[in-house]
Amino acid sequence: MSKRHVSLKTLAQTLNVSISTVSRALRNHPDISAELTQKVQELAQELKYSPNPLAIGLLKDQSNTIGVIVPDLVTYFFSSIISGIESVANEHGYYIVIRCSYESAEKEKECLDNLLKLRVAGVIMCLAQETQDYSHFSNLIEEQVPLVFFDRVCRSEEVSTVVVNNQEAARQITRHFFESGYRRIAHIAGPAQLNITQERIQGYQQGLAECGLPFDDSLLVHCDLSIPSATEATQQLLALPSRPDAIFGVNDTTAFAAMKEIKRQGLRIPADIGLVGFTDEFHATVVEPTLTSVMHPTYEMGREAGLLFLKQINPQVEVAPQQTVLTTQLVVRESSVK
Amino acid sequence: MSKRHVSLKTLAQTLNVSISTVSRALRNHPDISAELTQKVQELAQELKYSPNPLAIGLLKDQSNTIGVIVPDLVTYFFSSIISGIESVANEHGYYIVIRCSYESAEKEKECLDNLLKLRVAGVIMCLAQETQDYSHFSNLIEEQVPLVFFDRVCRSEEVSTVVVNNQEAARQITRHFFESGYRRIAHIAGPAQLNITQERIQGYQQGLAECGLPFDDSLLVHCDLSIPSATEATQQLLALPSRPDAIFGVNDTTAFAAMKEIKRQGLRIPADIGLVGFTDEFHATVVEPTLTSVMHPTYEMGREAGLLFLKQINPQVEVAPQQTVLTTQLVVRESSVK
DNA sequence: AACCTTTGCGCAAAGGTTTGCGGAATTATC
DNA sequence: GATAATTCCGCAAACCTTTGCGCAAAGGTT
Repeated sequence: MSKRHVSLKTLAQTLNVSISTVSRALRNHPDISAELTQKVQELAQELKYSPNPLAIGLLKDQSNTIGVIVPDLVTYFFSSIISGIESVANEHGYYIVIRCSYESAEKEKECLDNLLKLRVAGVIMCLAQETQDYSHFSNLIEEQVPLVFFDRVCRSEEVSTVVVNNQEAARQITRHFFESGYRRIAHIAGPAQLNITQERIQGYQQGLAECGLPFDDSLLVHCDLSIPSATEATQQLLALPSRPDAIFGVNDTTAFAAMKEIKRQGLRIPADIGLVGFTDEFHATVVEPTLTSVMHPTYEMGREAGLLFLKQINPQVEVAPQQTVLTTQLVVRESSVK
Repeated sequence: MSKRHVSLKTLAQTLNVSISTVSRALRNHPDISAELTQKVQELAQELKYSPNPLAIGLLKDQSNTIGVIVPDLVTYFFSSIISGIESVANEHGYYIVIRCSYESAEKEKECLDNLLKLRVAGVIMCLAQETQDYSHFSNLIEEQVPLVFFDRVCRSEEVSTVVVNNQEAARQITRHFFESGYRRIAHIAGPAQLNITQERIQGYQQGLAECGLPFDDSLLVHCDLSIPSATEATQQLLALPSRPDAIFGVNDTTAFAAMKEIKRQGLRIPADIGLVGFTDEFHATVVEPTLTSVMHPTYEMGREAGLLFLKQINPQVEVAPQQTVLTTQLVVRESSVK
């Protein structure tokens, strides 16, 4: 096995001074003579000394790691958000420890417990879609452990959050469909309890109302964000006696699954069915027809979550939880213009 | 701020026994009476005691975290590998700390240094495409720090690695093109120094030879795996006096970019140009035409990397570096069959 | 020359955990 | 009833770092 790292003790013994002197010299403490300070720093560099974060963490009872919990590690949406978090963390000397809840409430709780046992400085997370009980966050909130939710949020009076303007985006999509001549506009929504689902449904309904279209609840179906589920939802819509002529998917993955199913049934996009997604990943420009989608600033969402987190980490003043709303932008492509 | 966690000291003071007794009781040490052991364990449970990993790490000079360095956090390829690593790590009580090298050799070195400063137990990584000098791994190798490379590897006599059968896969692709009637088969390869590039080129050339086709080096172009670069490579191929009738992309992203450019130039797939990718992400089934691709077992690659790592972490016997080769499978879809 | 200030460094405690060793109290042995 | 063996627990060191305090030597002031 490898021998231990070089420590202050190593430096101190080599130079025949005390550990505390070495510690001070490295931090340029005025108590230490310039001469000795230089000698210490040179030796430290030569021996590649680096302070042991475990010891520092132990002393201060906090580490320089941020726990990150996502429902899914694989999709572009989350990986690009993680990328944003990582970049901010990196810039500020933090490290991110990632765990995946696999959309399970139970696993989410387990991840949270584990990360806290690891003594992370706090947690940045997106709720699992299963999660309906939010009581496991009470401890964190009471003990003021830094906590940030992104995209799927809860208890936002007590916790800082980053979301996008879901309602407005959904409203724009609906109006865009209307303006393109679509009249029976369906929505494949996410799990009902999620804020993103609710807000997008509201925007959808608002858009319908503004366009003078009735809300037909057979045109509103839910899915669990998985591909099979999205496919099934699409089948359900296409099997309606009075078929929709446009579908708004809760995200791009859902829209891609819908696209696949629509084509499989021999229907044409956008002629027979208009289609719009949400996220605007690269593949939206590759599929045929290219997919109209709402540009979700995922990377920025990650960065913003990281920044909100850092605000809580060293509160100069008592900071109140802060709600950031990022704006999206509708990117119109072929799939929604007849 | 939050007060400190409950420690052995807390338990000891509450029960009026010594810290060492509490420590032993929790680990069921025979020196401690059954009665006291039970009392201690009950209190620990009640107070939700969990041992401080920082203290243990300090004592043993190792942590239960694994450093993971990837060139890119966002693409499916890496995020699904990370998912595999995370699942193995999780199963064995480890946590993964992720850093991104952004394909830069300098950043890669920086990530490595930072992770080592963090006192990770070891590192699982994929080389940045820029990296040509492999000397920064010498320290790790000498000091027997657990190290695993996946996909893009180096120094594989000294370091455990996980790769796929790149050469064979490329050979199969080439033969598949030939059997589908394509004769001028081009290859958009990755950066020349990468093992995956070299191996796939070898397989490509082997396949050509087996089919009795000449190797035309104007049909072999390189890209840096970015979308603009892949687009440019495609343009270069399509502009050749004697245009290729088939393109084998080094990965799916490259193939998608090529598909977009081929369509933009008004050429048809697979009639005018056959196309095959490498990775087989979900979107291969969504694009039109659906993309023939090599199924790369990314999640398994992550899991295998994790397992190789764990083998090194507590070497019962002196373990030699181990090379794992995973097998791929060609998935034929519309893009390569006339 | 006596006193005060400054300079430059070390001691020791704290944080949480593990573990070899020692020691008191109980039980077993003759 | 004395000695030996066992049972059960505490002391203290070690891992590494930071920091308040103390202290000696040097310099400065009257």
